[in-house]
Amino acid sequence: MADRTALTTTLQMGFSRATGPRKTVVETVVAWEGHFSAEELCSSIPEVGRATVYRTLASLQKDGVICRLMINGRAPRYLLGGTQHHHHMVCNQCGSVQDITGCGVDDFVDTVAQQHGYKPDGHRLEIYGRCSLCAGKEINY
Amino acid sequence: MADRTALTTTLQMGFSRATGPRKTVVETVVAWEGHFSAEELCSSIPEVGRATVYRTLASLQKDGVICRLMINGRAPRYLLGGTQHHHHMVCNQCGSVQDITGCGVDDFVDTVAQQHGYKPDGHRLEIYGRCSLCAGKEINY
DNA sequence: CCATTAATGAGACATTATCTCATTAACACT
DNA sequence: AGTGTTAATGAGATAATGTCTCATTAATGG
Repeated sequence: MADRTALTTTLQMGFSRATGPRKTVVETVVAWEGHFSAEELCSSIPEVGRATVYRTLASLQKDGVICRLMINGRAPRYLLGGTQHHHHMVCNQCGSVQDITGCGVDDFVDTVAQQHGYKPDGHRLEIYGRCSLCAGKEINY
Repeated sequence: MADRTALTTTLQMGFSRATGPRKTVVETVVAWEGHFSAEELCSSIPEVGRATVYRTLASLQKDGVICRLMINGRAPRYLLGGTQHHHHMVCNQCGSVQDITGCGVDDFVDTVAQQHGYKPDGHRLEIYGRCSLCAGKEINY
Protein backbone atom coordinates (compact mmCIF):
# COMPACT_ATOMS: atom_id res chain seq x y z
CA MET A 1 0.00 0.00 0.00
CA ALA A 2 2.67 2.48 1.04
CA ASP A 3 6.26 1.41 1.10
CA ARG A 4 9.01 2.57 3.36
CA THR A 5 10.17 5.29 1.01
CA ALA A 6 6.71 6.69 0.56
CA LEU A 7 6.32 6.70 4.31
CA THR A 8 9.52 8.61 4.87
CA THR A 9 8.58 11.09 2.22
CA THR A 10 5.21 11.50 3.84
CA LEU A 11 6.83 12.09 7.18
CA GLN A 12 8.78 14.98 5.78
CA MET A 13 6.03 16.61 3.75
CA GLY A 14 5.21 20.02 5.04
CA PHE A 15 7.55 19.64 8.00
CA SER A 16 11.25 20.04 8.36
CA ARG A 17 11.85 17.27 10.87
CA ALA A 18 10.81 13.62 10.81
CA THR A 19 9.75 12.96 14.36
CA GLY A 20 8.79 9.88 16.33
CA PRO A 21 5.22 10.88 17.11
CA ARG A 22 4.47 11.71 13.52
CA LYS A 23 5.91 8.40 12.46
CA THR A 24 3.54 6.66 14.87
CA VAL A 25 0.56 8.52 13.45
CA VAL A 26 1.44 7.83 9.83
CA GLU A 27 2.13 4.16 10.44
CA THR A 28 -1.14 3.77 12.29
CA VAL A 29 -3.06 5.49 9.52
CA VAL A 30 -1.39 3.37 6.86
CA ALA A 31 -2.23 0.17 8.73
CA TRP A 32 -5.83 1.14 9.42
CA GLU A 33 -8.55 -0.92 7.80
CA GLY A 34 -11.36 1.24 6.48
CA HIS A 35 -12.23 4.72 7.66
CA PHE A 36 -11.64 6.31 11.02
CA SER A 37 -12.33 9.49 12.92
CA ALA A 38 -9.74 11.75 14.47
CA GLU A 39 -10.86 10.70 17.94
CA GLU A 40 -10.61 7.02 17.12
CA LEU A 41 -7.09 7.59 15.98
CA CYS A 42 -6.30 9.51 19.18
CA SER A 43 -7.64 6.67 21.29
CA SER A 44 -5.62 4.05 19.49
CA ILE A 45 -2.35 5.90 20.05
CA PRO A 46 -2.74 7.57 23.43
CA GLU A 47 1.02 8.01 23.64
CA VAL A 48 0.72 10.73 20.98
CA GLY A 49 -0.92 14.01 21.94
CA ARG A 50 -4.20 15.14 20.42
CA ALA A 51 -2.64 18.27 18.98
CA THR A 52 -0.07 16.24 17.11
CA VAL A 53 -2.66 13.81 15.80
CA TYR A 54 -4.82 16.65 14.50
CA ARG A 55 -1.82 18.47 13.06
CA THR A 56 -0.61 15.36 11.28
CA LEU A 57 -4.06 14.53 9.94
CA ALA A 58 -4.40 18.04 8.55
CA SER A 59 -1.02 17.75 6.93
CA LEU A 60 -1.72 14.33 5.45
CA GLN A 61 -4.99 15.56 4.06
CA LYS A 62 -3.42 18.66 2.59
CA ASP A 63 -0.81 16.49 0.91
CA GLY A 64 -3.47 14.19 -0.45
CA VAL A 65 -2.36 11.12 1.47
CA ILE A 66 -5.73 10.73 3.12
CA CYS A 67 -9.28 11.76 2.21
CA ARG A 68 -11.78 13.39 4.51
CA LEU A 69 -15.31 12.05 4.15
CA MET A 70 -18.51 13.27 5.72
CA ILE A 71 -20.44 10.11 6.39
CA ASN A 72 -23.70 10.27 8.29
CA GLY A 73 -22.49 11.14 11.78
CA ARG A 74 -21.12 14.34 13.12
CA ALA A 75 -17.37 13.95 12.91
CA PRO A 76 -15.52 13.68 9.62
CA ARG A 77 -13.96 10.35 8.83
CA TYR A 78 -10.61 9.77 7.17
CA LEU A 79 -9.53 7.22 4.64
CA LEU A 80 -6.10 6.32 3.34
CA GLY A 81 -5.33 6.95 -0.28
CA GLY A 82 -6.25 10.31 -1.62
CA THR A 83 -3.29 10.86 -3.88
CA GLN A 84 -4.89 10.22 -7.20
CA HIS A 85 -8.25 11.75 -7.96
CA HIS A 86 -11.13 9.45 -7.27
CA HIS A 87 -14.54 9.33 -5.63
CA HIS A 88 -16.34 7.29 -3.03
CA MET A 89 -19.34 5.08 -2.70
CA VAL A 90 -20.69 4.78 0.82
CA CYS A 91 -22.98 2.04 2.10
CA ASN A 92 -25.72 3.55 4.23
CA GLN A 93 -26.23 0.31 6.06
CA CYS A 94 -22.81 -1.02 7.01
CA GLY A 95 -20.82 2.15 6.47
CA SER A 96 -18.25 0.58 4.20
CA VAL A 97 -16.63 2.76 1.59
CA GLN A 98 -15.45 1.79 -1.86
CA ASP A 99 -13.21 3.84 -4.09
CA ILE A 100 -14.42 4.78 -7.51
CA THR A 101 -11.34 4.97 -9.60
CA GLY A 102 -11.51 6.84 -12.83
CA CYS A 103 -13.52 9.99 -12.46
CA GLY A 104 -16.34 10.10 -14.98
CA VAL A 105 -17.63 13.54 -14.22
CA ASP A 106 -14.73 15.73 -15.27
CA ASP A 107 -16.39 16.86 -18.45
CA PHE A 108 -19.63 17.66 -16.72
CA VAL A 109 -17.82 19.63 -14.03
CA ASP A 110 -15.86 21.65 -16.55
CA THR A 111 -18.92 22.39 -18.64
CA VAL A 112 -21.02 23.51 -15.71
CA ALA A 113 -18.23 25.57 -14.21
CA GLN A 114 -17.69 27.36 -17.48
CA GLN A 115 -21.41 28.04 -17.85
CA HIS A 116 -21.38 29.78 -14.48
CA GLY A 117 -18.07 31.55 -14.99
CA TYR A 118 -16.36 29.45 -12.35
CA LYS A 119 -12.70 28.55 -12.32
CA PRO A 120 -12.93 25.02 -10.94
CA ASP A 121 -10.26 23.85 -8.51
CA GLY A 122 -11.72 20.49 -7.74
CA HIS A 123 -14.85 18.54 -7.05
CA ARG A 124 -16.18 15.80 -4.87
CA LEU A 125 -18.68 13.11 -5.72
CA GLU A 126 -20.12 10.77 -3.16
CA ILE A 127 -22.59 8.04 -3.91
CA TYR A 128 -24.82 6.72 -1.16
CA GLY A 129 -26.65 3.46 -1.26
CA ARG A 130 -26.39 -0.13 -0.17
CA CYS A 131 -23.41 -2.28 -0.99
CA SER A 132 -23.65 -5.69 -2.61
CA LEU A 133 -23.55 -7.44 0.77
CA CYS A 134 -26.25 -5.32 2.37
CA ALA A 135 -28.49 -4.95 -0.67
CA GLY A 136 -29.73 -8.49 -0.18
CA LYS A 137 -30.75 -8.22 3.45
CA GLU A 138 -34.10 -6.75 4.30
CA ILE A 139 -34.02 -3.99 6.86
CA ASN A 140 -36.62 -3.39 9.55
CA TYR A 141 -36.10 0.03 10.95
CA MET B 1 -39.86 31.20 -2.95
CA ALA B 2 -42.18 29.39 -0.58
CA ASP B 3 -45.77 30.46 -0.31
CA ARG B 4 -48.01 30.34 2.68
CA THR B 5 -49.37 26.90 1.85
CA ALA B 6 -45.95 25.40 1.39
CA LEU B 7 -44.93 26.87 4.71
CA THR B 8 -47.87 25.40 6.52
CA THR B 9 -47.25 22.04 4.97
CA THR B 10 -43.64 22.26 6.01
CA LEU B 11 -44.63 23.11 9.54
CA GLN B 12 -46.63 19.94 9.81
CA MET B 13 -44.21 17.54 8.17
CA GLY B 14 -42.99 14.96 10.58
CA PHE B 15 -44.79 16.57 13.48
CA SER B 16 -48.33 16.43 14.67
CA ARG B 17 -48.61 20.01 15.87
CA ALA B 18 -47.80 23.28 14.12
CA THR B 19 -46.21 25.33 16.84
CA GLY B 20 -45.14 28.94 17.14
CA PRO B 21 -41.43 28.29 17.64
CA ARG B 22 -41.23 26.03 14.64
CA LYS B 23 -43.02 28.64 12.58
CA THR B 24 -40.39 31.16 13.60
CA VAL B 25 -37.58 28.84 12.57
CA VAL B 26 -39.10 27.97 9.22
CA GLU B 27 -39.87 31.58 8.37
CA THR B 28 -36.36 32.64 9.28
CA VAL B 29 -34.85 29.88 7.17
CA VAL B 30 -37.05 30.75 4.22
CA ALA B 31 -36.08 34.42 4.44
CA TRP B 32 -32.37 33.72 4.82
CA GLU B 33 -30.06 34.90 2.06
CA GLY B 34 -27.37 32.32 1.30
CA HIS B 35 -26.17 29.61 3.61
CA PHE B 36 -26.10 29.56 7.38
CA SER B 37 -24.96 27.43 10.26
CA ALA B 38 -27.14 26.09 13.04
CA GLU B 39 -25.50 28.46 15.49
CA GLU B 40 -26.07 31.48 13.28
CA LEU B 41 -29.70 30.56 13.12
CA CYS B 42 -29.85 30.17 16.89
CA SER B 43 -28.31 33.59 17.40
CA SER B 44 -30.73 35.27 15.06
CA ILE B 45 -33.75 33.90 16.89
CA PRO B 46 -32.72 33.79 20.55
CA GLU B 47 -36.35 33.54 21.58
CA VAL B 48 -36.36 29.96 20.25
CA GLY B 49 -34.41 27.32 22.18
CA ARG B 50 -31.38 25.61 20.70
CA ALA B 51 -32.96 22.20 20.97
CA THR B 52 -35.93 23.31 18.93
CA VAL B 53 -33.75 24.92 16.29
CA TYR B 54 -31.69 21.77 15.91
CA ARG B 55 -34.79 19.57 15.91
CA THR B 56 -36.44 21.69 13.25
CA LEU B 57 -33.32 21.81 11.10
CA ALA B 58 -33.03 18.03 11.23
CA SER B 59 -36.66 17.69 10.26
CA LEU B 60 -36.40 20.18 7.41
CA GLN B 61 -33.35 18.42 6.10
CA LYS B 62 -35.00 15.03 6.32
CA ASP B 63 -37.95 16.39 4.38
CA GLY B 64 -35.66 17.83 1.74
CA VAL B 65 -36.60 21.44 2.39
CA ILE B 66 -33.02 22.41 3.12
CA CYS B 67 -29.62 21.03 2.11
CA ARG B 68 -26.70 20.44 4.40
CA LEU B 69 -23.36 21.42 2.94
CA MET B 70 -19.89 20.85 4.31
CA ILE B 71 -18.00 23.95 3.26
CA ASN B 72 -14.46 24.46 4.45
CA GLY B 73 -15.02 25.10 8.14
CA ARG B 74 -16.04 22.77 10.86
CA ALA B 75 -19.77 23.19 11.22
CA PRO B 76 -22.17 22.15 8.49
CA ARG B 77 -23.99 24.91 6.68
CA TYR B 78 -27.58 24.85 5.53
CA LEU B 79 -29.19 26.15 2.40
CA LEU B 80 -32.83 26.51 1.45
CA GLY B 81 -34.15 24.46 -1.41
CA GLY B 82 -33.30 20.82 -1.35
CA THR B 83 -36.54 19.49 -2.70
CA GLN B 84 -35.54 18.88 -6.26
CA HIS B 85 -32.30 17.09 -6.94
CA HIS B 86 -29.43 19.39 -7.68
CA HIS B 87 -25.80 20.03 -6.83
CA HIS B 88 -23.68 22.87 -5.60
CA MET B 89 -20.76 24.94 -6.70
CA VAL B 90 -18.83 26.58 -3.90
CA CYS B 91 -16.48 29.52 -4.20
CA ASN B 92 -13.36 28.87 -2.15
CA GLN B 93 -12.69 32.56 -1.86
CA CYS B 94 -15.94 34.27 -0.94
CA GLY B 95 -17.87 31.20 0.17
CA SER B 96 -20.85 31.82 -2.07
CA VAL B 97 -22.81 28.83 -3.27
CA GLN B 98 -24.60 28.40 -6.56
CA ASP B 99 -27.10 25.73 -7.38
CA ILE B 100 -26.43 23.47 -10.30
CA THR B 101 -29.81 22.57 -11.61
CA GLY B 102 -30.06 19.59 -13.87
CA CYS B 103 -27.92 16.79 -12.62
CA GLY B 104 -25.58 15.56 -15.32
CA VAL B 105 -24.06 12.68 -13.46
CA ASP B 106 -27.04 10.38 -13.02
CA ASP B 107 -25.93 8.02 -15.75
CA PHE B 108 -22.39 7.84 -14.42
CA VAL B 109 -23.64 7.16 -10.92
CA ASP B 110 -25.95 4.40 -12.06
CA THR B 111 -23.26 2.77 -14.16
CA VAL B 112 -20.65 2.81 -11.44
CA ALA B 113 -23.09 1.63 -8.79
CA GLN B 114 -24.12 -1.27 -10.95
CA GLN B 115 -20.52 -2.20 -11.63
CA HIS B 116 -19.92 -2.46 -7.91
CA GLY B 117 -23.21 -4.16 -7.10
CA TYR B 118 -24.50 -1.12 -5.25
CA LYS B 119 -28.11 -0.13 -4.97
CA PRO B 120 -27.76 3.65 -5.13
CA ASP B 121 -30.00 5.79 -2.95
CA GLY B 122 -28.53 9.12 -3.84
CA HIS B 123 -25.40 11.07 -4.52
CA ARG B 124 -23.81 14.37 -3.88
CA LEU B 125 -21.60 16.41 -6.15
CA GLU B 126 -19.82 19.52 -5.02
CA ILE B 127 -17.62 21.64 -7.21
CA TYR B 128 -15.02 23.88 -5.64
CA GLY B 129 -13.37 26.80 -7.33
CA ARG B 130 -13.60 30.52 -7.70
CA CYS B 131 -16.76 32.26 -8.78
CA SER B 132 -16.91 34.75 -11.62
CA LEU B 133 -16.51 37.68 -9.23
CA CYS B 134 -13.50 36.28 -7.41
CA ALA B 135 -11.78 34.69 -10.40
CA GLY B 136 -10.59 38.10 -11.51
CA LYS B 137 -8.95 39.18 -8.29
CA GLU B 138 -5.48 37.96 -7.52
CA ILE B 139 -5.00 36.37 -4.14
CA ASN B 140 -1.92 36.63 -1.96
CA TYR B 141 -2.09 34.02 0.72
C1' DC C 1 28.70 17.29 21.39
C1' DC C 2 26.37 21.46 21.40
C1' DA C 3 23.24 25.09 20.00
C1' DT C 4 19.27 26.15 17.63
C1' DT C 5 14.66 25.88 17.13
C1' DA C 6 10.94 22.80 15.12
C1' DA C 7 7.83 19.95 17.07
C1' DT C 8 5.44 18.08 20.90
C1' DG C 9 1.84 17.48 24.50
C1' DA C 10 -0.85 18.51 28.81
C1' DG C 11 -4.49 20.68 29.61
C1' DA C 12 -7.27 24.93 29.18
C1' DC C 13 -10.50 26.63 26.20
C1' DA C 14 -13.82 27.06 22.24
C1' DT C 15 -17.32 25.41 19.42
C1' DT C 16 -20.98 22.51 18.08
C1' DA C 17 -24.48 19.23 19.21
C1' DT C 18 -27.42 16.33 22.18
C1' DC C 19 -29.99 15.16 26.26
C1' DT C 20 -33.10 15.68 30.40
C1' DC C 21 -37.10 16.78 32.33
C1' DA C 22 -40.19 20.27 34.27
C1' DT C 23 -43.20 23.42 31.92
C1' DT C 24 -46.01 25.14 28.10
C1' DA C 25 -49.39 25.12 24.72
C1' DA C 26 -51.68 22.75 20.40
C1' DC C 27 -55.36 20.12 19.35
C1' DA C 28 -59.54 17.10 19.88
C1' DC C 29 -63.56 16.87 21.97
C1' DT C 30 -67.14 18.53 23.93
C1' DA D 1 -65.17 28.69 25.22
C1' DG D 2 -63.49 25.16 28.53
C1' DT D 3 -60.89 21.09 29.48
C1' DG D 4 -57.88 17.04 29.28
C1' DT D 5 -54.25 14.89 26.91
C1' DT D 6 -49.83 14.86 25.57
C1' DA D 7 -46.67 16.73 21.83
C1' DA D 8 -43.49 20.07 21.83
C1' DT D 9 -40.60 23.34 24.05
C1' DG D 10 -36.47 25.33 26.37
C1' DA D 11 -33.01 26.14 30.16
C1' DG D 12 -29.23 24.34 31.24
C1' DA D 13 -26.32 20.21 31.97
C1' DT D 14 -23.56 17.34 29.43
C1' DA D 15 -21.18 15.28 25.54
C1' DA D 16 -18.40 15.34 21.49
C1' DT D 17 -15.10 17.43 18.70
C1' DG D 18 -11.53 20.61 17.65
C1' DT D 19 -8.03 24.47 18.64
C1' DC D 20 -4.72 26.99 21.24
C1' DT D 21 -0.89 28.10 24.59
C1' DC D 22 3.40 27.67 26.14
C1' DA D 23 6.83 25.13 28.81
C1' DT D 24 9.42 21.11 27.52
C1' DT D 25 11.57 17.79 24.37
C1' DA D 26 14.29 16.25 20.74
C1' DA D 27 15.78 16.46 15.51
C1' DT D 28 19.18 18.40 12.90
C1' DG D 29 23.33 21.06 11.23
C1' DG D 30 27.69 22.47 12.28
